[in-house]
Amino acid sequence: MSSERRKPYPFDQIEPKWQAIWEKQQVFHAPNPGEKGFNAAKPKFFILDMFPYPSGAGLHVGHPEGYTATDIVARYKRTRGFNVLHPMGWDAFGLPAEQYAVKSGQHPAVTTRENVAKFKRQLKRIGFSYDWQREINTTDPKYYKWTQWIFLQIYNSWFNPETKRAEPISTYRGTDPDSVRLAYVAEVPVNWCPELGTVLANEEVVDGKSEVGGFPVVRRPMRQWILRITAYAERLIDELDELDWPEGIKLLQRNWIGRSEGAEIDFPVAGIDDPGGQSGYKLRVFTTRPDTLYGGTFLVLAPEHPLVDRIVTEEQWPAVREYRERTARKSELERADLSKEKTGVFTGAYAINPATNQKIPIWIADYVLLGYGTGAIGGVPAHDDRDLEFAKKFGLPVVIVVQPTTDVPAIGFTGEGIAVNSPIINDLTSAEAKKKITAWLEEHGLGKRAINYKLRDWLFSRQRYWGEPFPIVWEDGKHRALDEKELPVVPPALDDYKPTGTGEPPLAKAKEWIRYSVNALRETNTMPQWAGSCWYYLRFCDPRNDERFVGEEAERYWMGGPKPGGVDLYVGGTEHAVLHLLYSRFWHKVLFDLGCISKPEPFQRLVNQGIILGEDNQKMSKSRGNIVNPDDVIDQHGADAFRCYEMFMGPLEQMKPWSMRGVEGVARFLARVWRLLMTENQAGKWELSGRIKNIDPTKAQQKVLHATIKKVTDDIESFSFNTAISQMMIFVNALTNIETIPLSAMRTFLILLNPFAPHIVSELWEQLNAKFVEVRGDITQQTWPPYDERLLAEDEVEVVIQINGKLRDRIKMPIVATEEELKAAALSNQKIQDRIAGKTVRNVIVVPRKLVNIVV
RNA sequence: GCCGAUGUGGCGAAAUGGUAGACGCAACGGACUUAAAAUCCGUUGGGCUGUAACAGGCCCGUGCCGGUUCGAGUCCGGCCAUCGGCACCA
Repeated sequence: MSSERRKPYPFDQIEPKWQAIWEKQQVFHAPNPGEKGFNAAKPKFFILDMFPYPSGAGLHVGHPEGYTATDIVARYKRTRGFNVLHPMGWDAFGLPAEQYAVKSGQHPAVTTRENVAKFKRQLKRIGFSYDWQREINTTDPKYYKWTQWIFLQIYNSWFNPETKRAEPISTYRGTDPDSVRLAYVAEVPVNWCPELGTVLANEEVVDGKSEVGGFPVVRRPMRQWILRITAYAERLIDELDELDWPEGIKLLQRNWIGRSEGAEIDFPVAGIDDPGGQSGYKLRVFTTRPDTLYGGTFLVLAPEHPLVDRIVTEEQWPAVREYRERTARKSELERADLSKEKTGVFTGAYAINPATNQKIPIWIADYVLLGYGTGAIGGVPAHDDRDLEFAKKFGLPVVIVVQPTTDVPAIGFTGEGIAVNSPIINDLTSAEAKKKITAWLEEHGLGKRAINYKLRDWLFSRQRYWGEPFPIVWEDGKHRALDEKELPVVPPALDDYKPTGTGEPPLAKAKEWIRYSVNALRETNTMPQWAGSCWYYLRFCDPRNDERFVGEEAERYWMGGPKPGGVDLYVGGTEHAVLHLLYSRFWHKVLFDLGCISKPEPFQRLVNQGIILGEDNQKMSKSRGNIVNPDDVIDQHGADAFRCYEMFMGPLEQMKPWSMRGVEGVARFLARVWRLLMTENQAGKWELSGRIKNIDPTKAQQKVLHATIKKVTDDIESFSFNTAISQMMIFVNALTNIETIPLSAMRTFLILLNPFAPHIVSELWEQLNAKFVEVRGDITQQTWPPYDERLLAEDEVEVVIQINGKLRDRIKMPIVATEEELKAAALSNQKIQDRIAGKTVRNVIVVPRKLVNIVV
């Protein structure tokens, strides 16, 4: 025996052995319709993991948590007779590889290749049943050719508000198609990070600093590509309803999109030189509370509002200009700082409240945002916290128009109540008042019902090297799409990946590459990392197709089914709850509208895994030094123990700490399974135990076996993998130390365990096959066992006797005992008699097979 | 501030409104062993009581307070704590 600690079972030999067999025989390859080996009689099941960004650090134990869960489901579904699509790939564009290139001069493609190889080796070691023939990489020109192609579809479409669908731009009848394209260019204030030399999306900025690196971020206007996701706001909210996602995630998306119903109301601006007359200008405000219109005592415009220039008086101009400049210098963060006092400046102009016909002052203030609603609000200080604060600070009048129905002060009351001081709607509830006043406004041409969304259009360009180039060229200051025949647009090789520092992307350094023709220059921005992950699940259906982004038949098959979403199961972390899932849904809907794909939604069922903490209960991080590497765990305990522990820790969705001791416990369980079937001979070699015999299981063994089949089946269906493993432990404990082990029970058990611990099961199954010839192929060819309810039932059950709900005794009763019999048995029980002596039995509750509760 | 999730032994956790703590870890005791490791068997929420000892008995206990119910970890109302998201969105 070597000095190294002896392995409880030879996982270090059997795991590589079976992984090699699976690979050689391509056991987990799922053929497409029309391909060799495709079985059209089977239903499909598409199980998707969120594919990783292959970082240099390799996997940590958080990655394989969801991957293990999906692998269990994939292996289970195959035994249930499904064609299972279970692919893996790499989301490999992104900033870390580029920053590494800046430091080392090594091309990002090289680093990416190395990192992918590392990730892949690590994943393979865990024994996941991916169809590696479908592996994809977002940085592969054969892949991003189609990312660029999809961008072209988006660019060449517009959202028709009549049909509420994307349509080819050729169907647009207006004069300026560029103004309605789903991909458009605009000069917008962006988050410019001087340190990274790039613009960042809002979501990449945390507390005024870059998410990557933590560098300061400032606002600066730049020309950017933007995708018109807001056109889909309504559908992105409404079509969540039919998806099987956690309600919390749906809510997160709904809140992010932020739908508000209300009204737009026009306030005529009074004449500037003649305040009694009309200037001809109208100010449109958006409000969710049109019922408070009578309480509107002032208007506030966003400082950047275009009408400010027209209406401001000579006298107020210097103050207004000064305020606007001050606002412009503020970062998004400073502007949004809630703790600061309200600021603002009077424009000198007045508007007419269309309900009261009173003249009210027009102010500008930075708490009103240009990007939301109309960029102007009606100040109703009595019933809006912000307006009240503003009115108090600047001494503006406060008029109560909603009476609370409970005993709270009316000033500052923002809830629903009864309308007062509002002639048209007095005494109505807020809901009724909203309807009536909106109808009245519409009737008089003063306003209309309106819906607004918080969602902003998607800033889609990045000043980076390591991303998809846009298939766009510029000529005479105008953009133009390349023909799809010119795809892929491959980025040029560069010696120097450094940001230019001017905001111009690194691609601008490739002087030859950017010169597309004599008159045309290439777009030098690249797409954000989200682009590749927006549609990768579609490519998995048909990853080698050179004619189309996904073959029509393959798409219809794998994305098919009766529900709106095509992927049957999608597992990943909550960190993508909003952005990735929203962006994907948006692209998917565009492609659906254009008739490119068959389903309106990408992901039918979504499950989030919880994060795994270090042994110290802290988030895993390099600085804390508490990162657990799967390789180390597998070296010590094997891949099967690793997989089982990942699932045994607790509910999948929950956050939970890692424990090496816990891994040992699960490893012991697998070793017990091993020794149930195997014994070590004199020479120290493992061989099949003589205890395994082809005999009928006892009644007790039948019972625990069928209880295990039932529990494991139900638990896999409900994603309760931890309790499935518990039940299998109970089964093994029940069979430990018995003299003969029935072969049939063992075979059934191995099929149950296989999705969780496929290597050890494959080996044991092979050992059984070698001795007992009656069977039927490899473990991967078996079908899932059914269970028999009748075998679960006992003749006798323990029945609890309670007095006033408190446990007092337990008795054995035949399972068939009637309520009357149970009642009689309980009341005649000696302990119970002693306790209820001298008391009146007022009621007896009997739950057959469970309990009797005597109320005295 | 608003929205959401979570709160159960020393620890990870189980419990269709019906025996709280399954299963696992740790700890302790025992068997095997020259010994240790491994393995196997057993004990293990807290308090009180009880016996020579074993047994037995009683009370308390699922973040806190209240409610519904014959019966609440589970349902309802109100708090507290932790985590996550949003945050002047009119």
